[in-house]
Amino acid sequence: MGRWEPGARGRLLEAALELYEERGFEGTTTAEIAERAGVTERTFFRHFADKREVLFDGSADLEGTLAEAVASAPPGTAPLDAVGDAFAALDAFFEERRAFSLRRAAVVAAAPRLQERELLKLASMRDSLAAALRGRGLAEPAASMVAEAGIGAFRIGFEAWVAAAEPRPPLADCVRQALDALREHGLSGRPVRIGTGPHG
Amino acid sequence: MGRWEPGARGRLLEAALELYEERGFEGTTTAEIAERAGVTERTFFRHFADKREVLFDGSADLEGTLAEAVASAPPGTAPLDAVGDAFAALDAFFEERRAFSLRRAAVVAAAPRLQERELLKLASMRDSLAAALRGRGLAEPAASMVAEAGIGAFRIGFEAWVAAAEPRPPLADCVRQALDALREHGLSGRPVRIGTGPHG
DNA sequence: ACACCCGATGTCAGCAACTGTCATCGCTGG
DNA sequence: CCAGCGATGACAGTTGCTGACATCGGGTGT
Repeated sequence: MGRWEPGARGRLLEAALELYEERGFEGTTTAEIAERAGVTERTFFRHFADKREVLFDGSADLEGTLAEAVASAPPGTAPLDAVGDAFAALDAFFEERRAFSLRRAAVVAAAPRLQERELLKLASMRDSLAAALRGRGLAEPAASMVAEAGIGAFRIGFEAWVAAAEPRPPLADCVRQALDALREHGLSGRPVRIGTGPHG
Repeated sequence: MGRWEPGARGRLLEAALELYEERGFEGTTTAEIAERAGVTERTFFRHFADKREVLFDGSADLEGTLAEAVASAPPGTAPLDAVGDAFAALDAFFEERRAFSLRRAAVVAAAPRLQERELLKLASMRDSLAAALRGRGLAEPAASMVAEAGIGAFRIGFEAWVAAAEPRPPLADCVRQALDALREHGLSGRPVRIGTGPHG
């Protein structure tokens, strides 16, 4: 690839983000993105599966990092604690891309179709989180259920992080606050039933 | 509207469901759906916002029913219990549409784009559930967090319900099993911290 | 130096999901 | 009988996205 001109992929990403900010996601066409990046529309689709995918590049990394962090928690750690601690491992991820993450969050918040794609990303994270928990010996449906709660806390915590004024607290703290809220308010009430119990 | 011929909307819905079953969601075009229903493609889009929306007709009802059930729980009920009990109110909903619900679930399970739309429906239910919990006096982020857990349990429970052999247990039982799993496995570990606590 | 290969890109044709616009049809109330 | 109105038909146009094939430029082996 010769000398280092930014590379089509990077230029496409920056062009798309700028245009989504300027005209909104629905207001920009893939042709415009390609033009600003100095390539053809066809090349856009060679690098990104669709118009939304531009903003979901690092999500596989994010997912992998989370799963590894859960898998490597000290044995014996309670599931929800393992999940809560794992989010500390994601601080670095968002700290490195702080500026991008915030621009991206604003664009996604303004476009329903991007929010929908974000839900898919969260569902994917939830699935690999559940798999990591099963790897720790947690059975179903507990693994899936703890994963749901964990990803839910991540979503709520991330929103709080984005909305927070500078200096922003660590993302992991925002997430932990959501998890603590569940512990404080969610669980009181009826005693836990062991086993399935009779239905009807 | 004259005498009772099934009505374009109903014919479109049945035509779409049949075709999605026969050829898969991606394998059928809106033109084919319209043709089978005996109307033009344009009419399809007058009744449904897009190709996926056909299968998400009753979701507003579902959401409303859930929110009402939570709102009308006896005062003093623990949040997660109020949510668990509310799902009993949805039994009637799925019992009335049992056949449709199962056909629909199979089609959705086979089509990624429909699963994505399903996530949007769940997110919408989650938001109105959180609103109902705030209406009961629960503060943020607890309301959102309990709503996440509740909808997560609904998703897991619904999948179990669909996968179950006849005679199917009540849906509410499947959901409750997921909630109980969270209570049993999720919460042990560190004591609950009150307030944000120091970070670092 | 030369032929070769290969990955990235350009070019072009085409399908399918939608959308805007206007004409039409059938019923319903006055 | 007509005026109005809601539902539909007809049709053209935009946009996202795909397949197929040509091209280009740089690195490789001989």
